[in-house]
Amino acid sequence: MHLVLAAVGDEVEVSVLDAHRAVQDVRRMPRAALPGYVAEREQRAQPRWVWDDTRAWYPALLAEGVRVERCVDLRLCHAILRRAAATASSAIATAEAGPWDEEPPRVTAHPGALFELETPGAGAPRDPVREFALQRDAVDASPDPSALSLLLAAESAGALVAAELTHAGLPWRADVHDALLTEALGRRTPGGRPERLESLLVAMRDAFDAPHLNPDSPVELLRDLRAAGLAVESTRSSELKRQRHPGIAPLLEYKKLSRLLTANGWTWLDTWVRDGRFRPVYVPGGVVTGRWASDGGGALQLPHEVRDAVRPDPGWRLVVADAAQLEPRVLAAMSGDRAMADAGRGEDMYDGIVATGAVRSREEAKYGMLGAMYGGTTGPSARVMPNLARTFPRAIGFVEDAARAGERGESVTTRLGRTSPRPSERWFEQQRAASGEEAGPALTERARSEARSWGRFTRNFVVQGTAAEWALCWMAELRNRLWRMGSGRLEERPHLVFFLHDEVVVHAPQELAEAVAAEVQAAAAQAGRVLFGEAPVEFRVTTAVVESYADAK
DNA sequence: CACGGGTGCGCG
DNA sequence: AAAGCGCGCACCCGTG
Repeated sequence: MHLVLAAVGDEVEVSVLDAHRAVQDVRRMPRAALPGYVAEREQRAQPRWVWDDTRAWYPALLAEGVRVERCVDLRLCHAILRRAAATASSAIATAEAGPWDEEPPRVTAHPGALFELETPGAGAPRDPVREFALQRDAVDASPDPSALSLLLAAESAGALVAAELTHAGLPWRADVHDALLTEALGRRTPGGRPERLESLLVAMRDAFDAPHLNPDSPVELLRDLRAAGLAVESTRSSELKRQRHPGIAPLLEYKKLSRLLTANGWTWLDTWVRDGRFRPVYVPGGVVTGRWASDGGGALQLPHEVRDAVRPDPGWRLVVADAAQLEPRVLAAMSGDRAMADAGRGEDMYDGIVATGAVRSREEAKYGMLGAMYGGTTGPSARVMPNLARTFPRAIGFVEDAARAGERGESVTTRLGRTSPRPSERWFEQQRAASGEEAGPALTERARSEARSWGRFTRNFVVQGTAAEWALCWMAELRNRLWRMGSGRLEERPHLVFFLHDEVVVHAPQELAEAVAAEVQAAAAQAGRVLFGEAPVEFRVTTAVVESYADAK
């Protein structure tokens, strides 16, 4: 059962579709009546709600305590189908760009605001019933409709999860955060640097004999470091670390603390934490590969340093779960590399790779695999590649093929069919120019370099994108399992509060925490089966029940 | 004074 | 200790 929602003036129009996607019934109601209607329909059965944009509909429902099981986010699905190789000849993909291709308005964080994205009069009208039909036509005509259907369902479930994460918020102890900042940075001084930063500044000015040295200005800092006799090309910490000078230690310490202050200091705390919750805005589909991005608050870059401020409510616990070596396992599964799947049989896949004899140490295995998936060409990681290729020919061959396709300017696709963008027109022109008769060596080399660069992107795309699909399936499965573990509103049951590519945090009543950990495991196994069938790859997940996020792993 | 590119660093 | 991929954000700094 599909129920399509459309905003019509102050009212909501609900189109009820039958099994053949024909409109069976249309009804209108005031917006205020929608939560009650949705709750009532959810109670009877779980229809699939079809709407233009989850961000425009779901926060208001959640604010009324209404949770939905399934939806179709037409905006996100449209973006996938428009680019997917499998639907390249569909009406969706071949049409001129239309209202469904418009850049979505930026969501500034006012979580809970009702219909915050409604901008009457902006853009051409969208007809969700028609768009949904076009999308289904595109999927039905594709070579593997079940894969694309799964992708669209997973993407849409992700949109629900993202809204629920913002709604629930990450439990955040401002007092713990404040204490941690004061401990690291010293007391705040009105209008000046915190005490500890100030004393580090004095120390490095003294050591470099540069009384006006300004570490906040890369240009000035570089000039003054050189004047002090240091042969540095930049002010990057990694480069400074290699220098031996008494001023380096305070400078590195200053940079570290300055980063903490500017990125996650008191200003961040005042801006992003309200009523004991950090409510970041997640952006499903925000990354080309299908990973999520975030908008405001830097949720996906939350430093380990401040995670101690993440504490469960009294009587509750955090269940922190991390998919171990997700990307190499995904590569093993999608390439059908039996030897690599076997290496992943144990707790730690890198140890398993060492056991094959292909590499000598866990570190070599780790960096070798990273190099294989990112396209590393130098250093120790590249040195172990021949051995990895011999031991895991299918896995390494798989990413090599993806790289070669990218170098030719072709698209590649993930397991479920998300397709990489093509290089720019400029890129193709450069390649054509370099293959011409009179192309000079400089031009040829630049074109080769650009080709290799795009090849590294497509090489990584297939793995990163498929890992993102696994994570979506994992969360989609998990959110339903968590819902069934309790009763009442979303935030009164075990619920997701954080997501970080291959890691989730669940906030759960203490007595349910261990059961939640088991559901997290079961959901991971289910995600593997959904994506790869009975492929012999185990997706290991580590779980920890903790009272501080900092205590996980 | 606003804006956009570059730098640097946090995360996976 | 490895150097490849994908991001967001704060800040500086040159330009208009």
